[in-house]
Amino acid sequence: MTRPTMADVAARAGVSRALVSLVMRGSPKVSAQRRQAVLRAAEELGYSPHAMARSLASRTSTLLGVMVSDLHNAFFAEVVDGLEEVASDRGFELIINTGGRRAARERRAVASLLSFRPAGLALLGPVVAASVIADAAGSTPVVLVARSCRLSTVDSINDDGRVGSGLAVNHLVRLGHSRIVHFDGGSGSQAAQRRRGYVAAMRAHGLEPVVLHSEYTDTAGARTVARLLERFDPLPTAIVAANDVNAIGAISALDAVGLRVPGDISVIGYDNTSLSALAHIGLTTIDQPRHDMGRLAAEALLQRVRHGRTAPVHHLLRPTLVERASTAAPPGRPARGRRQGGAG
Amino acid sequence: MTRPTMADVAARAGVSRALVSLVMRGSPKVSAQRRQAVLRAAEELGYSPHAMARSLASRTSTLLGVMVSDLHNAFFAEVVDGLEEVASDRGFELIINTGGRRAARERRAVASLLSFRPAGLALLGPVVAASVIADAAGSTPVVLVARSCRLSTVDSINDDGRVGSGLAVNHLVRLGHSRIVHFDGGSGSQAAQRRRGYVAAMRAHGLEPVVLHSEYTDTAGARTVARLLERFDPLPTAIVAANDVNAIGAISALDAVGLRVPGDISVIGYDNTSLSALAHIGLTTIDQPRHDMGRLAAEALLQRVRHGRTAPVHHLLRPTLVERASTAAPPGRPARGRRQGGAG
DNA sequence: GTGAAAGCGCTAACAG
DNA sequence: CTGTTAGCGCTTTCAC
Repeated sequence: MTRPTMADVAARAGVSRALVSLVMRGSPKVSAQRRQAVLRAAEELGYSPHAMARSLASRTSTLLGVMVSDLHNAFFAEVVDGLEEVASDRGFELIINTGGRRAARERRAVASLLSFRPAGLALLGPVVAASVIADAAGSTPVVLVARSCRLSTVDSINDDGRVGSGLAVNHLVRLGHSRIVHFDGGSGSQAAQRRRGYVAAMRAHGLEPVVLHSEYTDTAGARTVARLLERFDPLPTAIVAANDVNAIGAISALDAVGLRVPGDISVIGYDNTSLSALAHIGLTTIDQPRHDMGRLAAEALLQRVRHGRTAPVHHLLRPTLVERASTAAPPGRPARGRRQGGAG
Repeated sequence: MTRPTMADVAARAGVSRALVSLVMRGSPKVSAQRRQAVLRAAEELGYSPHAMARSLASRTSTLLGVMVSDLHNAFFAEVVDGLEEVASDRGFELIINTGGRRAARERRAVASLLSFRPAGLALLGPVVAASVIADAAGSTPVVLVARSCRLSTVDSINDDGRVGSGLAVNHLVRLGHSRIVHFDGGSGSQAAQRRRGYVAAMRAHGLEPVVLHSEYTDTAGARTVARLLERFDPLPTAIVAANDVNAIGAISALDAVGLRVPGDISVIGYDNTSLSALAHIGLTTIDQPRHDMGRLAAEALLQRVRHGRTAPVHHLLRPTLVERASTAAPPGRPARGRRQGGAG
């Protein structure tokens, strides 16, 4: 159960401990012969350097702390995936925590990560006060994902919700729509930006924005459709939904009253969850580059660690439109050649 | 950027370093007065113990290594969530890796985790050879999740796919079905067990099992329905699908030819993904206790670490049936009181 | 190139 | 209860 140490390897190879250390770190100043001997001894003993001892002695760390507000959430899981990819690529490991979107727990989680003196710290969707973030940034590089906070000492990676909604509107306008409504995400995260993006894009096209209050759930999407049916005549020809599940709820409610998507009304989601890719659903939606966000977060950290960057970077990523089968030209108007609609 | 050490705290509080150490570890043999003084000094300096140094000196670890075959997968993300919950509850942190289902990468990932000398190691859905697992188990407690491997030195947590399919069949039989077919998951993970469970349960009821080859995708579900329509007359009254997405594909294909679910045919999924809970879909399905699997994995590790357990434990968890709207009595036969069907 | 010595920040006996 | 003395396993000068 107790693993061999450097001394064991040195003894076995008949060299000093320092030599073993040099070999383990791949130093060029070791004769090929001795290097072989050391490597063989290590191999035979099943030796591998003790990362913590190394870290303590060298005053460096290969640990990146990650505080995830909610791992359960597919969004963050993918961000972590991206983080992990570049981290492991560069020889770093992730030490992960969750904060459950509660400030007190997040504070403890951050403190716990900091106790390992990580090389950097990524905070994914944190809700803690900016002061806590600033504090942490005092002892290690910090990058924020899905949380903006323009402290001069921390980096941040966000996607641009305004751009995303704008893409949705532009796509619909290009298809020939003009009566386009937005089901918003209420007070949910990013909802305000998506709403603003929608309004701005509509105005830019000289169209009248209509925002219906909704939420990030399928039942809310369905309820909002009910309100739509009650109050609007003529009905709009397109809906920019709060997110994918909201869109699914809307589509099923439309379906229930005999309105076809996209034949009678086009619907566009947001998030490009795995849900939207199901052939049965074929939801046109806006994709956030989650994986890239994770990669960029890791890179931001590593730049500070390895290249000593000190000026903050704030990435605002462009979401992209993923066109599937839930959008088409409005009824009575021929499609302008981009696609035919019709579920897969 | 360089954080205060124990010596700084000791100096500031006017005591010895040893005393600070005792206070930090919550030893009872310190006068309340001095404890206060130390705590205050620590607070003022923003001191918190260096976890790695502590670990090195005490020859103990508060790190649990986790090798995830694929974080992208919602199944594992939830298992990690469960692990994290009990780990952080007991003062442990998770250090996470992914292996991408490739043996070579997984081997490196495991080695990297081991270099931190974690208190335990959880392998989620690993594909590495048993020898690698046995090796790892030689230096730290190991628990396997979603991978059985009856080494006498490692624990394992799996769900019982046979039981799950059995639950599905029993549920349908109870509703009055007798022509029940299974769309299987081909060579996918767990598919064989689910198939066996289906066959065994059918036989137990004196019914003829019919397995149609399929896959864990929605398009495969739809294709398999097409085959069903071609070859079976009369049609079966119920389908035990390979998993949730397969079920969704099947339902949409049935829908396309005018067959109602559950009016004409009942469909039951497997996995209870967030998908199935959408009101629009309302899929009756089998739930695997993913979160509990994570909790149990962490607990298995901690039992070995803290209570010195040495005999292996192998948990085989019972999945449960989640009844929603995609199953009902077969056509022409009154429901036997359990539920009415009809989408939410 | 190579070995000896001095820590990294902390814990763990052990005497006072 | 408190301070002293050794390390944990490794890296890092710094002479040889």
